[in-house]
Amino acid sequence: MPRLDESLLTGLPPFARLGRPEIREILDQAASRRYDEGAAIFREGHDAETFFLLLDGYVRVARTTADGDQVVVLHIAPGQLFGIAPALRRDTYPATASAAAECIALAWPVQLWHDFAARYDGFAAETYRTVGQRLGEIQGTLTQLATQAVEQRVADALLRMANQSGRKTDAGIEIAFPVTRQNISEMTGTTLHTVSRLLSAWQKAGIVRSTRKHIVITAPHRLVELGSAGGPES
DNA sequence: TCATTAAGTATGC
DNA sequence: GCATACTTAATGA
Repeated sequence: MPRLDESLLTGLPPFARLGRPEIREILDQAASRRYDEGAAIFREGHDAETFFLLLDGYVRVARTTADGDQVVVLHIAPGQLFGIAPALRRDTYPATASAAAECIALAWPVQLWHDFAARYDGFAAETYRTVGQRLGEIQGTLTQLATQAVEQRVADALLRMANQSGRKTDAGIEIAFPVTRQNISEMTGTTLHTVSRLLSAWQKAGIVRSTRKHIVITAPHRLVELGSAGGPES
């Protein structure tokens, strides 16, 4: 296996305050792993043996409800840590992670997390910060689920994905990983049929353009109007 | 307003 | 050509 380059980590928040030799130490303890689209990375409830840094691709994090429904909690973009159960003081994973697109990730044994937190300046603080941000995001979508109409929730879900993974093209902002209508329904607590109808309507209205597993938002401002910012209510 | 049922078309390995 | 993704209409809570 080729030696990993320090440039992989420089500039990323958890490692921002570290010098080259420290980053070298961290990299030398990492294993790089590849996952095909759809592959499971870890499962809810299993022993958290490893934490990860996503180098390339997108990870979908989901929880399973009592009656077996999947709920997509969030997506992880390149450069982010995930599977950081130790930061939550847990020894099992709180959710299931799978590759939304083909992924490359660095993996470390959990025991090293405490080691890193103790030895490297800013590592713990930065990871707690991202955990806090994610909790805030999850809380936001939860209250949305309870208070907002389906159309607003789907509009916001598209905007969230575009914000995190959006890559600008001439046609508009494209969501950079494959998404099915089923996936979107799992993020918004609705059915794939409703999502399909909404996307069809929005396509006719010129707001989005979608083909299978692929969505481009051609008029983001109009989606914002449909979302929590300015929906039909109030 | 939205889920469900059901029955269809399109797409890609 | 089969499984998967997606569309659409009808019905009813």
